[in-house]
Amino acid sequence: MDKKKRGALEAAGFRVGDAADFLGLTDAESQLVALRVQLSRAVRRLREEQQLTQKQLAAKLGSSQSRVAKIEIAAADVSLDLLFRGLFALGGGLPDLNVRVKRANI
Amino acid sequence: MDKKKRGALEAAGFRVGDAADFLGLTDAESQLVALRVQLSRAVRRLREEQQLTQKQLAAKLGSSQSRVAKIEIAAADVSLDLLFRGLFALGGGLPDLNVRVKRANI
DNA sequence: TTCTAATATGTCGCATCCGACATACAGTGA
DNA sequence: TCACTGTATGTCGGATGCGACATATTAGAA
Repeated sequence: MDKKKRGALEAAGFRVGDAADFLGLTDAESQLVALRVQLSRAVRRLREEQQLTQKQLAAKLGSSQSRVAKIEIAAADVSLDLLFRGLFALGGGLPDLNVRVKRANI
Repeated sequence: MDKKKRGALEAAGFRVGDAADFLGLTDAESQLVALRVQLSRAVRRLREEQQLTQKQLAAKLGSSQSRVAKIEIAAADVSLDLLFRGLFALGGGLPDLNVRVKRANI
């Protein structure tokens, strides 16, 4: 959202923010959520690049297809531990995260 | 360990490796351990830079002093989730990891 | 030394996360 | 249409991680 549009909305009485704002997350909480999402995307991207099915990745991980599906949507019952295990199992690392940089403006 | 020393040991019948090798960790498992250690060091470093006690950091985290102590030694019963929460609570991020680069030679 | 603050270690009961499994859904080719 | 492959969703019992608390150890100041 650019400044102009935001300004227009606020002039019309709307309060404008992002999802974290809406949910009342602290900065630290937002960072944690962002990290989870980055991880889930990296896993999906790397898996698809390597032409693996979720089932095949599950085998590498010693887990099940359904867990991999949950990893890739960053489901609530998937921990950072499991997300990172997925990343590393695909040969990924920290450089595979943070592909998309947060924009300066809303 | 330089190549010369390693060569001498191997010539004498020793097998030479690192801790991960000794423990029989896969690459992915080693990466996970390395990440945990990097996180624990980053938390301690940032906390000390900010002149906070473990108790004070615990308050920020909504946790207890003993948990913070365990974070900082990457104790086995501390998850990546808690390690990252510690990092983020101190205003840290991914750039605060990986300060020390893995050496090319053993 | 004694007192005190900071950190470390151990344990508890409860909550969350795990793999496993069943099953539903989506896409594709016969 | 049916059959098949890949992905998504929901649930289970057992394992692991959590905050809390007690207590030990360390370090420094009086």
